Amino acid sequence: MDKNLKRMATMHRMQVKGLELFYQNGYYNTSVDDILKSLSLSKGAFYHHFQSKEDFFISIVQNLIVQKVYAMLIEPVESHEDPFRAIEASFENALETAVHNESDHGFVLSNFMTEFNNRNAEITKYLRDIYKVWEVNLVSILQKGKTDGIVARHIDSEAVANYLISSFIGIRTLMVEGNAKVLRYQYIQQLRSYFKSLQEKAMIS
Amino acid sequence: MDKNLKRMATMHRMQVKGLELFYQNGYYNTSVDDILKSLSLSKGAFYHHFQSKEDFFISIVQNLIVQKVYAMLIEPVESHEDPFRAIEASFENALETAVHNESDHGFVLSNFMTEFNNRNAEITKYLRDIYKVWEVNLVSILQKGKTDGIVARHIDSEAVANYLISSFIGIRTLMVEGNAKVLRYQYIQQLRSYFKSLQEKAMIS
DNA sequence: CTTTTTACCGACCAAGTGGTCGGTGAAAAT
DNA sequence: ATTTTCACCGACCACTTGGTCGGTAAAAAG
Repeated sequence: MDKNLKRMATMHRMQVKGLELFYQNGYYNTSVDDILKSLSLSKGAFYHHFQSKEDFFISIVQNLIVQKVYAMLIEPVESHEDPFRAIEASFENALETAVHNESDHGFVLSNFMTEFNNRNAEITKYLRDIYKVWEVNLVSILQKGKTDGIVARHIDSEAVANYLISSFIGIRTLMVEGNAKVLRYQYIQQLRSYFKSLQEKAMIS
Repeated sequence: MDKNLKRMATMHRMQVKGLELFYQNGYYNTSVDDILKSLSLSKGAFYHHFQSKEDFFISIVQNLIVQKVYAMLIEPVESHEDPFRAIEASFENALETAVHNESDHGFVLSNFMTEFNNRNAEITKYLRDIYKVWEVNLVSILQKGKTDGIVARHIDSEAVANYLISSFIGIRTLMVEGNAKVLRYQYIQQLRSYFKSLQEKAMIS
């Protein structure tokens, strides 16, 4: 069974490096050879493990990106009491990695979504599915917030979820042009202001 | 002078088609030949008018994108009285074109920014400059709103401007995966809610 | 010990890529 | 009427792309 272990290890190395380079340079602008060269592996190794570049990318989405999105954007939000604080904390945390120029995976998602839109329907489908999970998770925690009397009952949870995701993707895009630290600070500040408009007002009626 | 006219006409045709294809397929994923084929022009024509693919793209940015951003996102906002309504109207309008699957140019900007980030510093610079104009314009209309007693004095106009741009870019990215009409409606709804939290409260003190 | 399996190698291929360059013909300048 | 200019042509070039395929060596199975 030693062979199977080696197989897995090599595949994993390829996937990790692949994600790194795809994220940095884009999918279409990163060649299979680029990845192979930086790992000192050969074409033969690549096509022995993966059917095609596309198949390879899909395996990255399903093995790496899904996991990270869950770990950073889904699970931390579920556990919390106050939905506003929970969301704020997870966004702040995700943007912290952005400041250090790492690839937070909410942004990875939006990057690839943009790149594959109108170009590769199958990959787009996989990416959309992950998004959907994020969105559904936000909706359900907002709904819970309503029953707990924290979130105003009249708000449209789906609309809020989409607005939150939008602003996150957007600020992340802006951050690539530099100034990430300031943008993150300003963003969280405005996020709080927005949340205020969604709060159940304990005083009224 | 007939010749000069012809020159301009051909260059313009190339630029318009170039923007269309670059927007659809991405810059790196669109070949010069693709553009030429769909215009029934030759390589010779292209390199007679433009020094390189990069030079060509920069001419598109400066001739087409700048103009559209001004026309859609800058000028309409300046003329208005109430900054909130002004911004809302311009965003709503820009998103309307998105619903019809056309390329609103705020989004074009963010698309290209993402694609060229870390790949082409010069083009990134040109794109960033246009962004900056949009941002500065939003800031100045917000500041004016403060003196007019519409916008709350304590808000950080720059932070608000960036938050607005973020959410716009983000919703625009989400719209590509379909459902554009619903997303637009939800977005405007949440934008209003956010604006409420920025309003000067005439009642208090 | 022999055979089979399999992870990995690297030369090779067809189909592009951005870019060059010597032309051509019609309009403009002389 | 002649020359010059110039918009446009298309064969060509070096290079890169994703992908193939016959091979090798070492581990696993027999």
